[in-house]
Amino acid sequence: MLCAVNLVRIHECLCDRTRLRVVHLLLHGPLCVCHIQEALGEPQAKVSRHLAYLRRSGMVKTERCGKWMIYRLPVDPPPALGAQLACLQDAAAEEAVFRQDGQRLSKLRRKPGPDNPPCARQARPPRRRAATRS
Amino acid sequence: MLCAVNLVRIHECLCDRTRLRVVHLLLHGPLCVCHIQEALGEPQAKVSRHLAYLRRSGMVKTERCGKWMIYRLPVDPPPALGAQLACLQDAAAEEAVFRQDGQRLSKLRRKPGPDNPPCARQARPPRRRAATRS
DNA sequence: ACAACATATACGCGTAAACAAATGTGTCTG
DNA sequence: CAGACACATTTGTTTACGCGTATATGTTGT
Repeated sequence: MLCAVNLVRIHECLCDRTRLRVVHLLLHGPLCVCHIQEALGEPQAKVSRHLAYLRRSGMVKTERCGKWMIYRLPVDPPPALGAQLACLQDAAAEEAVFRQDGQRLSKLRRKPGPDNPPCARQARPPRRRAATRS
Repeated sequence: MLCAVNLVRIHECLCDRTRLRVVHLLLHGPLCVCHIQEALGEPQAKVSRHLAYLRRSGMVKTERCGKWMIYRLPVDPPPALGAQLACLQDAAAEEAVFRQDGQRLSKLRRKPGPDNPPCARQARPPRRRAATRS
């Protein structure tokens, strides 16, 4: 359950609409749960459950940051996963849902509240592109 | 159920080990059920069920050819699907199962019995590569 | 210690998927 | 038409998934 991400595992992660949207959001960089939740407009428990699924599958990594939990894609994903993420990046441009999610996320990032999760900003470079195919 | 193959649908097709192996075999070109069956070493009913699943999802097309039923990948797949097939092509080189399946298939093709399914040979070019990413 | 926030998990339910075994359907050959 | 072959579908059962609701855990500030 916790080791190498094989092909089947990867597709299991991406075969649910909510998880697909989550992973797509994470392509924009590390995020706390509340941002994911708001960008998707989905109830908290649902998002958390799918995040747990992704974590168990090795698709995402977590790191606590104060009272927030930051989720990120693995920094140096194995080739099979990298290729899938690249595919998702491309495909997201086509389907409207993903564009909307991205826009809602951008708004969240721009709005600096008094008690905002700063974690998403301090972290790793936003990871744009994964391995281009040989 | 029968229209556009969206992302979720594609991943649903590929999130099962058997289906993944089937699709990978079809990357080598159109195949009759018995060849798929033998290359995978899986029982007939199981293979047939998964083929039906793939057909319902629009992932494969069928064509009857005498007493054989030929399964093939769509000739001009939408970009999202094409990208996935390319990913699979690449990833298959890594995991041993796929290599073995391919080898067993090659043997089947070379062995010309007295009553062999000729369909796999007459058909479309074996489709090697799908759309390279922009 | 307590309240408020952020997140995770347990419970119960309905539904879909996967499997094995058996049976059905279509096609060719004699 | 009968039998053999290739394949599909039905049946029954088990297991996994996804959901909403409710509750638990962990963290921060007072």
